[in-house]
Amino acid sequence: MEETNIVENSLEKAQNKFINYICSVCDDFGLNRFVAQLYGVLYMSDRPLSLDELTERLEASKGNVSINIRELEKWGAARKIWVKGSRKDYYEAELDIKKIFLNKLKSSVQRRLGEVSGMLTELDKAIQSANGLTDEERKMAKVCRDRLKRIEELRGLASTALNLVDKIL
Amino acid sequence: MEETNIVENSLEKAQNKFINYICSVCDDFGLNRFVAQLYGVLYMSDRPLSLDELTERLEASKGNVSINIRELEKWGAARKIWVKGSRKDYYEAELDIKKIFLNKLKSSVQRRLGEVSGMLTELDKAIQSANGLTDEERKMAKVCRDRLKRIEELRGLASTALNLVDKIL
DNA sequence: ATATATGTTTAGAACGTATTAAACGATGAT
DNA sequence: ATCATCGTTTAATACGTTCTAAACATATAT
Repeated sequence: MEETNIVENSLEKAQNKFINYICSVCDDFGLNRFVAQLYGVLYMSDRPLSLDELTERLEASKGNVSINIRELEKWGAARKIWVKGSRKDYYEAELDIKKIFLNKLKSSVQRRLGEVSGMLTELDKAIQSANGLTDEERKMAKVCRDRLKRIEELRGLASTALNLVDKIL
Repeated sequence: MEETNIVENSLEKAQNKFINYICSVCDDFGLNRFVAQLYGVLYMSDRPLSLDELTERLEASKGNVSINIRELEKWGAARKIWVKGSRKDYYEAELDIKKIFLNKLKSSVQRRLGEVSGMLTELDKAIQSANGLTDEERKMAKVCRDRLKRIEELRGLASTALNLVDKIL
């Protein structure tokens, strides 16, 4: 009895340490702390867990778990599992962390880089529709355009780099 | 007069749009919004800007600029420039965005992955020093260990991937 | 030495996000 | 049909972060 309690505690302690770890990783990338905790618990579990179990394990409210587990699903970091004979929802972690990470990176990068070309054409329009520019203003406009162009050029680079990494891993 | 004002406005509008853009990119990665704005202004400027100029352009307090410009320096996203005949500090943006991004990614990933091995040995110690485990507990311990091991294995992958991307870009 | 120009630090206010408790809705069991 | 079980939504609150204004420190010019 005594013995097993000690072990259970140190296991849970190890898990908690890991959950903290995931939290700091997520903090590095500005992701929600509670989402990280959820993932930590799921990642360390040997079986899918229900919303109730997660609520209890993390001592959080049902609502909080409900909202944030969906966030995890959005990233493909957890999935809903049907368990025979229970009408609860169960969740399990995606264990392939690099897959999650790359997906997130890909979608963010692609989306954001896609937005640049719109800004470029808008800027061009603004420049062309204006006449009587001083030299100073003309120079400013040119600089703005060049800087945006720089970013647009990243798009190709980014997608090849990401695809390459994808293949290697 | 009229004309130039219109142009100045649309240029500034284009710049502002870009600044917003940088903000959302930074939000994606959980970085401070004001830091992003600073970078946006510097990136779009054709010359280094002083703390005063930044304060004025962004209508923010001196203190805020002071603190957050150092944050930019930390990431290697801006550098202090000495301007002949002025005792102000001037700052200019690092224009190579992929460089900034990769640096940040590298240091975060390396640091965090380095932390895992410590957790592993700690867990091993906890398991070994405990006796009289039930089968259930033994299984749990094993799962924890395997999951941590998985992450440790990412370290090699990550560094090769990052180095590769480095070379390609 | 004094005044001026500049950057930094700090304590508190303003703000936004995360979290909860409770109401709600939906589904299946009795 | 009624009740019990789950998950979701919502309105209010707690919490942490960011931002400011003012005091401070430092260096330079007069």
